[in-house]
Amino acid sequence: MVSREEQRARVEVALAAHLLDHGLAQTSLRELARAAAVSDRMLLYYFTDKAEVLGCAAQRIAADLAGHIGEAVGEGERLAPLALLERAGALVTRAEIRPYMRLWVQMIAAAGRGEAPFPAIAEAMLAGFLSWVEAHLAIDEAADRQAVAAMIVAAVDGLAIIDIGRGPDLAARAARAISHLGRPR
Amino acid sequence: MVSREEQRARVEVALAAHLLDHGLAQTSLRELARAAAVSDRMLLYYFTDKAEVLGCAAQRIAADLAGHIGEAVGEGERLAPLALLERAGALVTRAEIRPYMRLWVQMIAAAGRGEAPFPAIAEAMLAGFLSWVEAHLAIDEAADRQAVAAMIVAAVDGLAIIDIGRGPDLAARAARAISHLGRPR
DNA sequence: GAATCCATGTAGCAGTTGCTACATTCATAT
DNA sequence: ATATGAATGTAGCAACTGCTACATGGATTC
Repeated sequence: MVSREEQRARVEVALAAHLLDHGLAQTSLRELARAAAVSDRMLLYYFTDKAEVLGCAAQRIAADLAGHIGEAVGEGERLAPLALLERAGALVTRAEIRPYMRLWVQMIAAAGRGEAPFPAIAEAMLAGFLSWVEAHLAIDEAADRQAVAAMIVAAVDGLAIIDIGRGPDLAARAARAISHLGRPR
Repeated sequence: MVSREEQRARVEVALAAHLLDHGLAQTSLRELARAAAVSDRMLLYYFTDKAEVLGCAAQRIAADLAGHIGEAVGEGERLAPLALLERAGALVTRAEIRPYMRLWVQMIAAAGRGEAPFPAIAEAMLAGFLSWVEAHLAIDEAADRQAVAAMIVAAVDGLAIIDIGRGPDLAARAARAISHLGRPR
């Protein structure tokens, strides 16, 4: 026998991997249980209900993603908007990050449909993205900084939409085209 | 009695309105039928299956959206990347367009999950967006133009994600911050 | 007026869903 | 050794899903 806490942790890891692989497509309790190699009965013993199952897995995923993103820009370093956007765009189109972004779009959509527990998760993750960008943005006026940060987050999130709809190649080329944005003509 | 074709058309209109209002959240046949004020039995008489129901409604929605977008930039007019992005951003954050963009994110996510009929619909809609932007982009080299167009589409689509996660205010402010992007410092 | 066919209603089936009641095993504490 | 409680298994319920079989209305055609 293994303690409930240990199992919870192991299951969370397995579910996080499964979600990154398959998205939110196959997320019935029975399918999640199979992915975690436990019975569906046990899933609801480790967690109180399906929302908590998904919530914990999503939280772990968010932490992993935050870890990856944290390495991207040196601490305390601040960049001009387009430079930061370029950096972020290059980051999220990397092969290791792409699955996170694909999943992120599905989570936001689920949040838009009011599907528990995603509204809360999406809000927290988006807040994390926004504050990370704000912290690396060389803009003095706070209101401007927030708005520009939101635009930068929007742009890199949009790359995930291109990725889903047209594949990683165009998304990567679009990310590299960020430097063209500023050029007149 | 009313002809099947007439009913189909009427139902499509009602369903389009329902989808714009409620997103892809309540889309069981019974709920769609109620929204269209017919019996679920009849829905499957007018259309062959659920995928066709949603497909036809989505197609109508796409056409409406294309109509709205068409008015945004004068025919033949071509703009620099940031200028076009600014125009597009202002457009998609307008109150009448916002529901379309919210729904669009949900459709792309459904496509990412392989949920029929959305992969095909999403691909077609995205292709439409991309070619519209390309057609108004003042860039000579075709490869560059395509990549920059993808980046612009990504940016405005991302605004819909901000809208879903944080509400229309921040999304609108982000859109207005596009002009800040180019400024150094 | 009989035949035919399109439009609509009723009822329900088989599969999947989240979740639960109940039984059982196993480890530890006394 | 026995009691207690935690961990796991079995079976199944009630709701909802997409879809269908079957019956009936009502108009049109001959």
